[in-house]
Amino acid sequence: MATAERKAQSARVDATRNRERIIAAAREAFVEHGPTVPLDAIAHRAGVGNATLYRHFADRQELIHVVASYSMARITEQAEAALDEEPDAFEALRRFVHRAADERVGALCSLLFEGFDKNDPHVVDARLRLEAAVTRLMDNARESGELRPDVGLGDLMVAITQLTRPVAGTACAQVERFMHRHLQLFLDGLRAPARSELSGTAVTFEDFETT
Amino acid sequence: MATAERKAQSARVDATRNRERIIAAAREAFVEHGPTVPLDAIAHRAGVGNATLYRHFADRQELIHVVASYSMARITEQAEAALDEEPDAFEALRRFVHRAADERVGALCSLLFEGFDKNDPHVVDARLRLEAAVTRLMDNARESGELRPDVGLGDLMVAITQLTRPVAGTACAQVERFMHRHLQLFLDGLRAPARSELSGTAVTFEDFETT
Amino acid sequence: MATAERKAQSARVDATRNRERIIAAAREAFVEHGPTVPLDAIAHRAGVGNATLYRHFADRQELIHVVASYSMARITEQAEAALDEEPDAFEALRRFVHRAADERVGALCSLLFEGFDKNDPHVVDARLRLEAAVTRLMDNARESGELRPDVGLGDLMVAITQLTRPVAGTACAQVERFMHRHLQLFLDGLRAPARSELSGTAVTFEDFETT
Amino acid sequence: MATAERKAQSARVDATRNRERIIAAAREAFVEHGPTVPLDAIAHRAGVGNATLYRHFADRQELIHVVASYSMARITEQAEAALDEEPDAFEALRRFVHRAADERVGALCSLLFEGFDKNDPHVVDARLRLEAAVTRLMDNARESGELRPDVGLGDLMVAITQLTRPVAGTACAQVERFMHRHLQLFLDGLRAPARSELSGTAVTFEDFETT
DNA sequence: TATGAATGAGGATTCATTCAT
DNA sequence: TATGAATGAATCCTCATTCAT
Repeated sequence: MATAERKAQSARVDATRNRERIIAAAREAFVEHGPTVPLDAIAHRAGVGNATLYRHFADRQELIHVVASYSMARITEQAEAALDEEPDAFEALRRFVHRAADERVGALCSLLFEGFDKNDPHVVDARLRLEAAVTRLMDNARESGELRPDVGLGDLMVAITQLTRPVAGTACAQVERFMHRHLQLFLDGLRAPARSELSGTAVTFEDFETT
Repeated sequence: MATAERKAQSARVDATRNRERIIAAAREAFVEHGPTVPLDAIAHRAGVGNATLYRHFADRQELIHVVASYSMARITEQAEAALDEEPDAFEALRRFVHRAADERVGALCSLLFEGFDKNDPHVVDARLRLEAAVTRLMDNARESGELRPDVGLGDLMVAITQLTRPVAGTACAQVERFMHRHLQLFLDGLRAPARSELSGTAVTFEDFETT
Repeated sequence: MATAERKAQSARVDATRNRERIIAAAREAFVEHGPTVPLDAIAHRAGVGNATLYRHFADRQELIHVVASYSMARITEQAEAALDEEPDAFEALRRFVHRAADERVGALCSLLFEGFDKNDPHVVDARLRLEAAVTRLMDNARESGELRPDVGLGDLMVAITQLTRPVAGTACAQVERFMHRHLQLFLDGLRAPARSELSGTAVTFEDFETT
Repeated sequence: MATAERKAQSARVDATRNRERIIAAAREAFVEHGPTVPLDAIAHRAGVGNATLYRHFADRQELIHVVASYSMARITEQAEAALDEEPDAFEALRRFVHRAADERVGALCSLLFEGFDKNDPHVVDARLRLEAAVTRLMDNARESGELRPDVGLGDLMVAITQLTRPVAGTACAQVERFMHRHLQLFLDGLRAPARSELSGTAVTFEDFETT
C-alpha cells in the first residue's frame, strides 16, 4: 500500500512539476510576447507536448488566470511586507513600487485584465487584499505628509502597470534598465508638496478595476 | 484623349484619397486594437477592398511604417512649435509632453518600433529632427534650472510612450482619463531639484533607438 | 462600363460556381459519410481550398443549413407535384414517398435536424409548405379509404427518414437497392384496412419536429 | 502465498467486473452518441481510467466488436425463443422483430458493420446461428401462408436495423415512441397476401452481410 | 493490473497575401 | 487601378493511443 501510495504520489509529483513548468514558461512567454503568444510555443518552452498544456489548463483563459493570480499574490505579499517591515511611510510605498515592478506586474497586468473572471471569489479576495494593503501604504504616506493628497490608489496602480510593461518592439531585458528610473521619477512626482495641479480627479481602485 | 487624361487624373485623385483613408483607418485601428489588427478589418473600416490596401502598401510592415512616420512627424511638429512659441523652458517641455500624448504616441510607438526599417533615410531624417527638437527642449529646461540634470532624452520618450499606451484590457477612451494626470506627475518628478537619486544612467536617444 | 460590369459579373459567376460546387460536394459527402465529415474533405472534393469553403459558409452549421434547405425544397416540390399530377390518392402518396427517397432525404434528414435553426423564418416557411403538402396527400388517401386512419404525418416522415438512411457500414450505393422495397412494404402496411392495432398514438408533424 | 493467490484471484474478479462495466458503458454510449463517442467518455461512464479500457480492448474496433457480438447473441436468443415458445408462425416472427428492437439492434448494427472482422470464426458462428433462426421464423411464416413470399431474410434485417436506429438529431428516448409502431406497420406490409409488387429481388442474408 | 498523465496527429477556423476579372 | 475571391500557412483544440508509476 505504501508502494501504491508512493506510485500515486510520484505520478502526481511529475504532473505537478509539469504544471509548474508550464506556468513558468507561460509567465515568461506572456511577459516577452504578450498575451497572444501561441500556446504551442508555451508548451514547447515548457518542454511538454501541446496537449499536456491543455490537460492542465482548459484554455488560454485558464492559463492566464493562473499566471495572473500568482503574480497578484506576489505583489500583495510585497505590499504587506513593506507595510510590516518599513518604518518610514513613503519609503514603504517606494519599496512596494519597485518590488512590484520586479514582479513584472506591468507585463502581467495585461493578463490580469484580459478575460479575467472578475467575479471569481478567489479573484475578488485577492483584489481586496491587494487593495487594502496598498491603500494603507498610501494612507500612511499621506498622513505622514510625504505623499501629495491629490492622487489615488488607481493613479499609482495604473502608473506601475504602464511603466513596467515591455517597451514596444524591445527585447525584454531592456525595460528593466528603464523602469526603476521611471518609477522613481514618478514617485518623486508623487511626493508632497505637489509641484503642479493635476487635471481630473484622483483615480480610485474602482476606476482601475472597472476599466 | 482629354477625357482619358481626365479619367487618369481622377483615378489618381481617387487613389490618393483611398491611400489617405487607409492610413486614417489604420491609425485608428492600431490605436484601438493594437498592431495585430486584421488588415481586412482596416480595409473594411477604410471602405475599400482588401486588395486595394495591398496595392498601396506591400504588407503590414509598410503600412505600419507609414502610419508611424505620420505620427512621428506630428510629434516633431509639436516639439518644434513648443520651442518656437513657449517662452518658459519647462512649460515648453510640459506642453510638448501633453501634446505628444494627444497624438496617441504611446499607442503608436509600438508600431514605431515593431519592424521598423531604421536605416530608411526618411526614418533617419525624421528621427534626427525629433531628437534635435526634444533635445533642445530638455537642454533649455536644464539650463534654466527647472529640469533635474540626471535625466536623458530617452527617459522622457520612453515614459511618454508607456504612460500613453492603452491600459491593458481597457476600452480605449479610458486611458485618456489617466494619461495626462500621470504624465503631469512624471513631469513633476522631472523638475529640479531632484527629490531622489536615480539608479542607472540617463537614457539617451541612442538607447531608445537601439532598443 | 459594360466591361466593368461583365468583369464584376464574371467574378460573381466564378464564385457562384464555386459555391454550387461546394454545396454539391457537401451533399454527397454528407450522404456518404454523415454530418461529421471533415470540411476539408468537402473542400477538396469540391476542388477548392479549405478557406474558400469558409468564405462561403461561416461554419459547418451554415453549410448543413443550406444543403438541408435545398433538400427540403426538393421534397416539397415532389409532394406538390404528386398532389397536382396524380389522380389516385394513394398512388400520389406512394409516388411522393419514392421520390422523396430518391432525394436521399434519409441521409440528409440527419442534417435537417442536427443543429438546424428551427426558428429561422425561411426554415419555418419551408416546413409549413412541406407539412401542408404531405398532410393533404395523407388526408386525400385517408378520405378515399385507401390509407388506414391510425397513422399520422410524423409516422410517415420518420419512416421515410429511417428507411432511406445509409445502411451502417455500407457503401452508399447499396442502400438504393433496398430502400424502395422497404418503403413499398411500409406503404403496404399503411393501406386500409389496417391489419393490426398499433401501439401508441399517431405521430404528428409536431412530434416529428420537436424530436 | 495464499494471500497472494487470493489477491490474484480478486484482481481477476475485479478485472472481469471492470470488463463488464466497460462493455455496458460502451453499449449505452454507442446507443446514445453513436459509434464515434470518445473512448474516454466510455471509460469515465464505466468508472475506470482510460488506460484500463485499453488494457481490456486494444482499440475501438475491438470494443465495438465485443459490444456488437453481445447484441447479436441476444437477438439470436430472442429468435430462438420465439421459435420455441410461439406456436403461431407469424406471431413468432412479430415477437422476434419487436424483441430485437428492444435490444436496440438498430443503434448497434452500425457497430456490427463498421469495421467488423467478418472472418473471425466466432462472428461467423454467431451469424450462422442468427441466420438459421430467423430463416426458420420466416420459412414457417411463409409456409403457413401468413408471410408474403417475395421478401427475404435481408429485407427483414435491414428494415429492423433502420427503423430502430436513433432518429437523427433526436434524444434517444424518442425513438422508442416510434419504432414499435413503424415495425408493426412494416410487419403489416409483410403479411400475405402481398398488396403490391416489389421492385428488385428479395434481399438475402448474403446481400445483407456483404454490404 | 489499474491508473493518471503525456503525446502526436488531425480537424476547425482565421488571416495575410495573391489572383483573376 | 480596384475589387472580390482564392489560397495555404498557422493556430487552437480534441482525442485515440502510449507511457510510467
